[in-house]
Amino acid sequence: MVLATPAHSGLGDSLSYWSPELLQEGALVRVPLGTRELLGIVWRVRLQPPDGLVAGSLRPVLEAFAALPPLSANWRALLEFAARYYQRALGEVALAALPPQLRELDASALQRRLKKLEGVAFAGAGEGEAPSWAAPMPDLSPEQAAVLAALEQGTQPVLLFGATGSGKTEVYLRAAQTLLQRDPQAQALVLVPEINLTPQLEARFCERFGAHTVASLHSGLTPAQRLRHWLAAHSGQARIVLGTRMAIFASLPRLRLIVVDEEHDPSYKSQDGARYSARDLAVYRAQLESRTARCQVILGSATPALESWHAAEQGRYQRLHMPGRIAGAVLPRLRLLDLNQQPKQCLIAPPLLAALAERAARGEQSLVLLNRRGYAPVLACHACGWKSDCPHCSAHAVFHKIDRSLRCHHCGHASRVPRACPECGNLDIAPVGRGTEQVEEHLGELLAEARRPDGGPVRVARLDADSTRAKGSLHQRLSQMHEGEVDVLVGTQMVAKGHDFRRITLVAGLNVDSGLFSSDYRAPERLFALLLQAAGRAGRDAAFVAAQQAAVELWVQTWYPQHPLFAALARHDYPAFAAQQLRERASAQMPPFSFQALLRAEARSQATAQAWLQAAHAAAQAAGLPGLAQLTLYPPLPLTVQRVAGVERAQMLLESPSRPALQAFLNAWQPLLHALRRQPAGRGLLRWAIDVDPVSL
DNA sequence: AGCACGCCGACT
DNA sequence: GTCGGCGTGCTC
Repeated sequence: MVLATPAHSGLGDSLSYWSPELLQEGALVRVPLGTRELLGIVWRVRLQPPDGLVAGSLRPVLEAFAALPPLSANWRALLEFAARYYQRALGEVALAALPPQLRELDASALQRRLKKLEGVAFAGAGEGEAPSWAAPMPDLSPEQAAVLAALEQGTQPVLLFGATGSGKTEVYLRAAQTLLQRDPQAQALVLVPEINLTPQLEARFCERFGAHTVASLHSGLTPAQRLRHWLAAHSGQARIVLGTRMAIFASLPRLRLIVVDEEHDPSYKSQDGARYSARDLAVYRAQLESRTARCQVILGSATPALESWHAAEQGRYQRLHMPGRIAGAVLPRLRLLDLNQQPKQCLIAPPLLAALAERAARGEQSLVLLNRRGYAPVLACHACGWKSDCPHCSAHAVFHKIDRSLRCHHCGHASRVPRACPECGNLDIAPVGRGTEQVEEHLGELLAEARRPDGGPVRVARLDADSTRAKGSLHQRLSQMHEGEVDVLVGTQMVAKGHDFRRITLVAGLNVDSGLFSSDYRAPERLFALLLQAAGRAGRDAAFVAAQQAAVELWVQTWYPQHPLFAALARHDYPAFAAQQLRERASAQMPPFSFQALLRAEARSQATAQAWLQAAHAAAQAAGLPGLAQLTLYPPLPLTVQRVAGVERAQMLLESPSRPALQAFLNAWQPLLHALRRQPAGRGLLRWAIDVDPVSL
């Protein structure tokens, strides 16, 4: 029996119970544990109690959820793999994969839910209309048709390398459609990186397949919805399941297709609890399912993760290419703005400003990208050097002018902006640096003289986590954009993702240089992906562009216009960029040419955290753990933001050219780490965790 | 992790 | 005399 017992509880991965009747493996049950009653999953049925336990001493299973079909062997194998690979307790991972409400219901309450569910549509506000295979479908481009034909043949994971606007979504829809028509019970799973992207995808799938066929799984659902959609997937009623990374663990008894859209997106890597990669698990899951029946996995991106690209180069993935945008839509031309040639301290260089005004005057829209929320990243006193630091974190509190607050983006701590410098009383405290609020404000002022075609003033709006906090406000912003009520949209990377604007002809990236020289070796990859994805928002409507005779452009402000990243970006040449990055990674023996894991520690003091990591290292060496010979353990280091909410954080990087060696080592290390916590070295340690295949160091 | 038991300080 | 602080220990 597998229960939600944390690894450090001193209990093994599974506990044994006694049942008078024969249970099915994968069945859900309620069992006693101590004084509590917990939801459990029957993992193995035995006729004899395991070693060390006596039949008479076992506590009984309280009840079985007989109305629910058991979780499949493939599902259980997936969770076993995920728990082992990401170094977490099986019970924790498996139970976290179930809808939380299931834990609160008893068998009869669940049965009532199941009754209610029959014949109900789950996605959106669908009417439960008949399957609409006959719904009008767009014609396929030759590229799309070729990809779909290739998909029929392949047995490997497919990397669908398609330019933004090349019509990848239509490929997913057709692939799902072919599958669903051929096999009346088959199910497809479609993953998207962000919850914001689910509604529009859901709309497209519902339109094609009918709402009663489509279920979604993400953290934005209410507990009741989440249970309903999960049950729909588990029972096979839902043929298509859409969701964020958590949906990779959905129970899908007839899973035959998995799509991971924007597969390069770091959101697929979980950053809390079990730090799994939904993309990597998708590949594993498809392989697992294929043991019983063909299950295809498609990873789609215009800028694949270097790991995926490398796998395709090696022939482990089949690469399918869709280079062209559909219906003649054009790719934007790169315009580099050399900040060395521009007035000092300018937020938006004059030529860019002029270009924005020009577009607005012609009734075209622009997108301005700046990856910093708030008005300014920090307030500073010019007299004494005081800075608006967060009292609980080793980070600046960000100045938000709208409500005159200082807010820490790490711990959420907020305070009023002081009237004068708290250190020296000087009244001259000023914002340093710039955020989206400031860009929005300045653009409003700078474009005050500019006019739209109807003679009205140019309208600037902002789209970031702050402006979309209220429910429905994101949707509102997006529809304002669609209606043409906004001429210039300023925002964080949120604006770059997926939204299908029709009238954008200019995209500008303001503050991109940090991505060129970051200590994080993945920064260039992320920057390239972000800029290309943002550029993809422009020129999507060929007819509009032609009618306007518009020049579709991506402007980038930089101090380093000679940087090779821009040369590849100018040609929209991801393969060249990837090749160059992979050469660097290979020569430095970095992923994907090596495999990494992090041991993270949190404590009240940095010294305690680091001492524990050091002790963990020493314990591994003393025990002579397997794989150690093929491993490099780097010295403990504080995290970039070393203190968050009063907690000091440190980490130790592990690297190996061999994934099996790294895995063998981690598996042997984990019990040592649990034990170490009880010892003097573990005193004062708040938490620790292993992050396998970390995406940010 | 929960949730008990358990043994010492300020309240009715 | 009780309520409740969180230290230690157990859960098939």
